[in-house]
Amino acid sequence: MPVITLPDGSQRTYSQPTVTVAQIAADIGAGLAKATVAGKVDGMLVDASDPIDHDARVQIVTPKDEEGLEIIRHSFAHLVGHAVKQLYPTAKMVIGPVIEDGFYYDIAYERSFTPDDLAAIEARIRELIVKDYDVIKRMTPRDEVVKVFKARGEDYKLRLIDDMVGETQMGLYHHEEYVDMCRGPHVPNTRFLRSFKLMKISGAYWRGDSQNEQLQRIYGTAWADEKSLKAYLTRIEEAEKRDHRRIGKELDLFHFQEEAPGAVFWHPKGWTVFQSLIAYMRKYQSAAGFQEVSGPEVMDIRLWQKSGHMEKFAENMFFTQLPDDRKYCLKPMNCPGHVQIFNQGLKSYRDLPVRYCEFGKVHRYEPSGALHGLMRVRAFTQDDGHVFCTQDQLIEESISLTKLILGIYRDFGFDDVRIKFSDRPPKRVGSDEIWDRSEAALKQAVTDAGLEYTLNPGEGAFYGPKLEFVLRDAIGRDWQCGTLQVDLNMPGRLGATYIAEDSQRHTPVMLHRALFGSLERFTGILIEHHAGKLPTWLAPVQAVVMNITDNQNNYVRSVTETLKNQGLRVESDLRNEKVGFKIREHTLQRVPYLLVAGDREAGSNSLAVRTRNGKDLGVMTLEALSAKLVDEVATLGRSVQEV
RNA sequence: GCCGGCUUAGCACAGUUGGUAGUGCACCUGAUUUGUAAUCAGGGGGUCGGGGGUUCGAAUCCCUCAGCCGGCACCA
Repeated sequence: MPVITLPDGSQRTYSQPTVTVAQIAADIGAGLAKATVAGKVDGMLVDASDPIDHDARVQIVTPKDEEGLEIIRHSFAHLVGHAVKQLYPTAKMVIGPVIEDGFYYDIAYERSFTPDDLAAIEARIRELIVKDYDVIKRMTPRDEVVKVFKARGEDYKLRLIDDMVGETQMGLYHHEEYVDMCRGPHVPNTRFLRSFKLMKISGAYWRGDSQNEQLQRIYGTAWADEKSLKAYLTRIEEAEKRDHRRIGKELDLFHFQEEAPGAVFWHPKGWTVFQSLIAYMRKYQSAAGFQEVSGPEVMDIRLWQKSGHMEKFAENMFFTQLPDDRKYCLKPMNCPGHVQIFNQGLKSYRDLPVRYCEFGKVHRYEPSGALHGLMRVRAFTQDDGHVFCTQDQLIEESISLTKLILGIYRDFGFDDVRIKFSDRPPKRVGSDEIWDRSEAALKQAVTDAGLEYTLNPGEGAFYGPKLEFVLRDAIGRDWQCGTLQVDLNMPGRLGATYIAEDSQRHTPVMLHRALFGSLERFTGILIEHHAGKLPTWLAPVQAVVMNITDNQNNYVRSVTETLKNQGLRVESDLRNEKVGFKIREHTLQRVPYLLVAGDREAGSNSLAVRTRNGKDLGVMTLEALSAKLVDEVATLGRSVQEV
């Protein structure tokens, strides 16, 4: 005789031994009963049809709840199964989980699915869901489940069952003739399944391991209603418009071509942005006590053997082939070079910490399928730095570097930064004792700095553990940028020493750090974050001065000259075009300020000012405008509202 | 690297059972001297990603290589 407590505190007592969520909902009201997707019993999600045999707190889950939506998505995965097995009976279903915004189903089939197949599957699903059939759940004993899937040739389901040691029964969900195994819960009826779209097909490895066979994955998105689905599809379209590859082309920032896969050709405008970032960083890290250096791009393989790169990183490296028998490597990292610089001359403990930094261009042979615009390339520039210090200085240096990194992100408007702690990877150099020490030190530093982090097991660099700084952009995507690594291996391998108080040689500790990470990637992130409307201090062209007629040509030229002399990036547009045409073009080019000079302005040493967002700032004197722009650039735009 | 798709003028794209390539924008020339998101008219431009094959004939079909796109795997 269960007593059911509802979220509002009210209680219902049932006289029968068990009751279901569906019955409880029906008792409350017909409307709620109709909307019931599942339930939560003492905080645990259950099917609407699951019997409750004890006193419990019960909550009804509807499509309006986050959990309800997830259940809808999960059930849609089963619908993929239902449709696929009808259309392609020999297909073997693997797993069909919920993911962000939707679901997927991995399937093994004798041939590849085509876009036509995808359309056919979607059409079949639409036919199935409007039947409003009941989804029937049956808890089934293990040996019977095995029998069911054996009979249906579902080899992968059988393999999954093999992994479920100790389970004596499984939930089987019957969708008419189709049967799927799942922990659930699922919708009680397909009437909840309406708003969806199959998005794409792709390959995916069995158990996520590239050593295993490849399955076919069907991705779909699903929502509680049509409006949410539409909103999602619109959101995707908007994100595509922000794509840095597209904007890079539109704004003439950079390009790629076949002869240099994964390497950027920076155009003048893109390089201006890139250089602005470097200029910013030079100032910032010089204030933090870093000295800029520059190491060779190509060095003898012997150095890379000593450093451990040949052993642990060779598959990511470029090599030279030359007539003189010597083999060289293009540097994939800057650290060995910095150690060579440190090694010149004798260092005293009084010299430490030594902080070197470099805008070092590194080459890494990335798998072809990984390349992606500026975000993943084979040649990139790191704002790299290495600190050589004593054991005693390690924690303090790490803390100040952490603060440095977070401060920089704030300047760029990235406030949502997560930290991941990556510990020893399987492929590494150095003893476990050294790894124990370096991991403990890095952990202490991040804790002392008062920061939260999540653990990222086994993802450290081959020479030491690392912190990874992940920032979230305007449309909610995460990007790994900065990193801080403690290295007790490399200095010793490459013979770095200093003379300590005891007048003996000691091996320094080395910290690796990058703030933007890859300048190429960071530029890409900025482009997408701002949808091409880079803040004025970064914009390749900060203002365009345009005439109305030839009459103002000289005035326009002199205004441009004046602003340029203030260090601003300004162009004249004297083309024989209507002003509306020019406004349109430069707006599309995301130029922050559009300055129009007609006879009225020319006569009063002023300009009509308009922003790229279509905001009319009215007529300003040249002097006032110049001061405004100079201030905006100097303060990195923090004093200004959106331009 | 793996699975699938794509590659036609500077850019965005058409090109329907194989019959020797089109549109818009951009570009060039001329006219127009223009007040806040596209002035008008004329003109030039493509060995249809590379290579090979089938065919009387290939942008269209087949093979192969490369690059790109979406995932997977890998990662700054």
